[in-house]
Amino acid sequence: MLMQNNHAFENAEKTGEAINAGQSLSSLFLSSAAEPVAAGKAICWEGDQAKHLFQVEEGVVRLHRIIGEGRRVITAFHFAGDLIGASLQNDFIFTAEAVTECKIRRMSRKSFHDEVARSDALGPAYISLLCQEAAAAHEQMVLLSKKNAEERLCSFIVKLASRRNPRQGLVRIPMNRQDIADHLGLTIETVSRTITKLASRNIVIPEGRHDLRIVNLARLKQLSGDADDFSDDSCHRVNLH
Amino acid sequence: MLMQNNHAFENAEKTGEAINAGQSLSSLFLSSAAEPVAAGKAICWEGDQAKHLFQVEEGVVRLHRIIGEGRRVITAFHFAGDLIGASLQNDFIFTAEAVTECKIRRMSRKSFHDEVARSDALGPAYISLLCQEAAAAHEQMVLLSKKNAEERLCSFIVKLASRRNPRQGLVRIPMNRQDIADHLGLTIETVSRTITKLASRNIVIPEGRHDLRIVNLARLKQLSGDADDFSDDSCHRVNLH
DNA sequence: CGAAAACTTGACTGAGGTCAAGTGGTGTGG
DNA sequence: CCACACCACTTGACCTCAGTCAAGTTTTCG
Repeated sequence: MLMQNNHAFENAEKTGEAINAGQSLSSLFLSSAAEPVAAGKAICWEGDQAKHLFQVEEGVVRLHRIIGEGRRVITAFHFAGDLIGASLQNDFIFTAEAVTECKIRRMSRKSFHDEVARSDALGPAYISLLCQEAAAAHEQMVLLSKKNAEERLCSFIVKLASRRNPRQGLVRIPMNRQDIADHLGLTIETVSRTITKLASRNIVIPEGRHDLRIVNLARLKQLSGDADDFSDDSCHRVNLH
Repeated sequence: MLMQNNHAFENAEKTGEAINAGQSLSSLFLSSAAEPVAAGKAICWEGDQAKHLFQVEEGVVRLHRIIGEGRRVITAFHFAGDLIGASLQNDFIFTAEAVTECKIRRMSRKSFHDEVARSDALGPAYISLLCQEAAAAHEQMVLLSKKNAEERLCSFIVKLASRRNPRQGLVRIPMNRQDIADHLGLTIETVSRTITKLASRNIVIPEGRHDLRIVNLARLKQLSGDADDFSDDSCHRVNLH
């Protein structure tokens, strides 16, 4: 399927154009060294001047904001190939931290914009990337606004599963429960309970803390509440008409 | 303050650059006629091919998505001067409807992109607009993820108030309670009750359905939960119950 | 003026949050 | 290799904020 993704958590379906967009922008970062970042370490801080863009060469990164009293919102996760900071103007509006051990490349905002301005291909690629991010943000707003705990978890798992995963049916969950909770607007306990419930219905099987075996992907998609799909309950969309 | 805004619900603080960005893009639409749209009527539909961009010449527009069983999410409101559809690639991912009687200009996506490509100034303006939309989406995710009903309402009112409003202290609320509820991830009853509660504490005074007198803007900002504000409760948080 | 729509208010409910144990896997030092 | 401790996670009991349902009230409009 996809060898490289521009932005974490996009819809699985991408136009060939969009994929190329990410690849061509990523190539700008190849001239800089891949810096190792230990799990849990920050890559940039909310409020700092956004002098650089980053590219995730390897590993998983979380973007978050803290609003008083330790309320943390993880607005996105970024995976290998993704760019961080493309949609910024002046300052970082999020803190980026390594979820796992990472390799990160960086590039100054100025030279990034210079390169984009210089090339005919890069401008549209950049705009395409920003549009994809907007679509992802849109999707997340719907999730946070109207979905219940089960729908949120199922949406999340389906998205993870739609990334290229090594073994069929086994999805890697690189982040811990607290990260998932803060991304889905839930608590750690609710995440835990909901996974347990899905497991008891034999929809997924947890294999250790960081892997999930997907038993019934169709059901998972159905439960993710992205309606307009099979509105009549049972899943015989197959033999209609 | 601002004569024109590019995107609904941005932070009030904008760089001069950003304002110019919106203005220069807006000028592209001047060659097309301003079409009147009656309140409640749709301007474009989710799922349709996004062949046009729109500019709000006059009035207020809501963007929404419906996810099964009549769950509606209003992802944004757009006001005079704002562009609609800038962040789209192929299809509309929202339905746009007039909240009030509107005047709308349109422009084909193709000629919009041609014009942007042709001009040196328009490319950065376009990118700037997309970044502002990203920041707004970010903000909304935080609201939906971590704020309670009162904080949501206060955030909403503060944003409305930060737009240029004719009379000092009197904020126009063009949309109805259901629209507010669907934008803030609440129900109509909770919106109503929360406004009543703010009124009883003499923070705002409702003047009819569509106007609010702001009695205590500082308190309103404080209650909007965007922390990092005055964490030491200087503002007599103490002797209220 | 009457009817319908928009909004408010009240009583009750429930999904998910909070608080508090309990469990299990992992890493470290002996 | 085990013992211990620690941390991430799970589970249970209880609570609360906002949702639901049902009147009631006000505004709008034909």
